Amino acid sequence: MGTHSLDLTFAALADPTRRAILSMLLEDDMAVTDVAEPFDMSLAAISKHLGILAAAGLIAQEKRGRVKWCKLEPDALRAASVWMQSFGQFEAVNLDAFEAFLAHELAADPDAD
Amino acid sequence: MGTHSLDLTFAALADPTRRAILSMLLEDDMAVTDVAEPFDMSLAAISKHLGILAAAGLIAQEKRGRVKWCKLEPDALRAASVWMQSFGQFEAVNLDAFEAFLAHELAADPDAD
DNA sequence: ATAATCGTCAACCATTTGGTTGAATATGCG
DNA sequence: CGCATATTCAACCAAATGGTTGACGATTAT
Repeated sequence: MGTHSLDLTFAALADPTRRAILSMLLEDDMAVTDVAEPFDMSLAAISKHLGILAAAGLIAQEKRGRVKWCKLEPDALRAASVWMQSFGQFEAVNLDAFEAFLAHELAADPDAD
Repeated sequence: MGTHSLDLTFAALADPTRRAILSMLLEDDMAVTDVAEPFDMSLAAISKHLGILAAAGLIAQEKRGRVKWCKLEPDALRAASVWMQSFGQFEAVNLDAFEAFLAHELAADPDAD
């Protein structure tokens, strides 16, 4: 998982409008115009935000007819999540061992934290 | 856990220099000058990066004598992780437990990486 | 006391970011 | 065809970002 894609992912997540868009897309796939509707902002601005989310791999966009549908694409979020879990030391650790450790932790004390 | 602090957290994480600093601090607390040493960048620039990390709550800085020590402060990362969990697709992670695990990994296999 | 070290501050610069507007490009509808 | 709808493009703008350098205050060492 490259440094560059983490740059894009975190930068994309740093904007509240974009996080709100992701939350909206969690409920359903949406057309660009419908994504833009609740925001006090031009359609072009929302289109740019969607482009940034797509470039980061956080959403996918598919054009059907004249409508461009936007859907959540969780892989990039997952990658960022993994980085946060490992603090960038991901390559230094044995992931299988970590997953086993994590499973054990959660099973042993699911209410921890 | 407001929107503003998530802005700061993700924006801070979006820079590879700052993520590298966090990784360094995972191993040990460090003085500002020592944080700066491996980077091809002025001390002032690193000082700014550390200020951004501190403003985001990702690190804490404590001045002892003329040396300012930097230590990891995992709460903000935890908040960002919680936000990601709101997407429902990410396992909850006990960060403290992970740090213990990682310390053990590094102690057992210091040449990894 | 003088000098070296630690770190920040202030001013500056180039680039990026987040927004605007108006024109342009598809696509669908009557 | 002719018009409305969906979306992007291009040019522009203000503000933020990431870096530099040199001066500075505070602390420690000789």
